[in-house]
Amino acid sequence: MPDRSDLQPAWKPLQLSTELKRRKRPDVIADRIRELIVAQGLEPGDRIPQEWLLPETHEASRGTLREALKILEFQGLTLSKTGPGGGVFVSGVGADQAIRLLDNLFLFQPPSIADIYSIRKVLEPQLAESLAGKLSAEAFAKLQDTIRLYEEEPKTAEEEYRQRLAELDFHVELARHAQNALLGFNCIFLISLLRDMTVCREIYREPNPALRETGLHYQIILLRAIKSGDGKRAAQVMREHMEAAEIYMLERAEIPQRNPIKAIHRERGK
Amino acid sequence: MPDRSDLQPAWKPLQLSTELKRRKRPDVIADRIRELIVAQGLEPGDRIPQEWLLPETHEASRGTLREALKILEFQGLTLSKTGPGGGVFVSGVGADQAIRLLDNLFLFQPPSIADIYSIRKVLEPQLAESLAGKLSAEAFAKLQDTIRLYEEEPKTAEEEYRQRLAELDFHVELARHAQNALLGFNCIFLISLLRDMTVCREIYREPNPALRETGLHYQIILLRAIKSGDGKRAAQVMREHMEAAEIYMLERAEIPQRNPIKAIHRERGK
DNA sequence: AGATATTTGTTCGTATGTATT
DNA sequence: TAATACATACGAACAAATATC
Repeated sequence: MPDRSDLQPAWKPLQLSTELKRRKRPDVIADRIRELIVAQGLEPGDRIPQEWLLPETHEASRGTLREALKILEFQGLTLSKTGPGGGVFVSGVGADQAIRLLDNLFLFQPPSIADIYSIRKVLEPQLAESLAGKLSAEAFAKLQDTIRLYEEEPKTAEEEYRQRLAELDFHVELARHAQNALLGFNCIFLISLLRDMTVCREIYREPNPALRETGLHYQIILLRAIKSGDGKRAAQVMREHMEAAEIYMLERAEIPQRNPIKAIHRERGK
Repeated sequence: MPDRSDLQPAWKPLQLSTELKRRKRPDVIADRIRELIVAQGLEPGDRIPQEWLLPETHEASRGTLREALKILEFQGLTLSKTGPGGGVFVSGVGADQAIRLLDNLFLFQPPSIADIYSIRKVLEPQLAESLAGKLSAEAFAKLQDTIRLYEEEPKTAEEEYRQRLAELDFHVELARHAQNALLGFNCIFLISLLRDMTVCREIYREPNPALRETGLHYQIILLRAIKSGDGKRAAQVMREHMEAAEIYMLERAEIPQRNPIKAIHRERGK
């Protein structure tokens, strides 16, 4: 063991304003850096100046500073790149990333299917309406591709399940193109809740050709309405689609429901 | 139909996720512990068995284990108490806490006032309707108390501002009592966005006796409708309230808007 | 009331790993 | 391959909180 008797006192408790005295140092540093980012108008992709990240700037050790950076990265505000020319960069926060932060929110008091659909019923039509006449050709192509995944009758329960997920993906894809990012985020969040509920997982495994058929039907005329720029009609179609889906889900959910959310081991990397 | 193919993606679909193949040890440990919590059916308030938290259980050092715990705590899933009989406890995640996790989401592409109100206009009435006849006496008392904060005409700009915040608190208080926790969360989230937008902060500072008056008016008849159990009327009143507020905010927001979100230095502690 | 034991929290320095140029 | 710059993990020491005697 090295002799540490000549070492200076581990860290001098630097003066913090009384109000902030109780706050942990990494948190304080993280906030300082975030403040700098906003104040200096840095935007996603910009590199954070090294001076801001120097240990001596904050009178803390490398480890403590690293903690601070970890907080920012966890919040999705920064990302670090290694190697020469690397460093810490400001990063936009993706919807998917943000939703993962909410994984635990409803872990112990999960919303019911009715809860989710009561909101979807009003938001999805609004989304559809707002998209009318605004989708690019590429967006349409992507949506068509998604639909194609469940055009054919499923053979196995697994396939049934995958098709249902693809149906949800259709709605996610729509939401991605929302001008109103807040609306898009909300829709995606609701869908991700549905996806993770085991009740739904079970329901999705059951075959139901009729629903698939009508779902497909709705989505095709929905796309047509959006393409033609008929917002009111798009909203109406989506509303009917949601109502039909809700009725179906509620009927099936009569089956006993167990521990409802499985947001646990979602794959982190790509 | 205009060609919108060059339209900016409303937000980054998923910003170049740097492929994190190798999962970090604290993350792995955090996931293991979370899995244990769910698998063993632990609920908020339960203490996490020490064995799960021992360094040797996970073959890691104390520091690494601490990192794992920090992740869980940051996500709001656990909280720790020091001292004998202390330890790490499972904790429910509060709405406020969850919203803080989303602080950075719209930092660089903030939603507009119109974006927020287009959603509030449909969700708040639904909330009001769902509360009809369901509020306890205590809840009413608390709401009345909040209203009292802006009954009197404000004298200064500061007071004006505080009153506006209290008006928002009124809606938060309503949302807190939602049966549909998801709906409540959504409403609170929207309000917190409003609260943090500097555009709004500026607008809120401007005196507007007429709006205050009508807002007060709406909220009083809203409470009456809720108390009497008249859901339809409550929804209608809320809808009108939202529409009036939106018109006012949009008018005022014509003023140039700058760096819009100030979610930076929010107080962390109680 | 006060000392003590228990349990978690904070920070440090260092050694080693990993990705990029 | 070498150099660069960040990442990960460890172990040690000390601080803070709190129940119990």
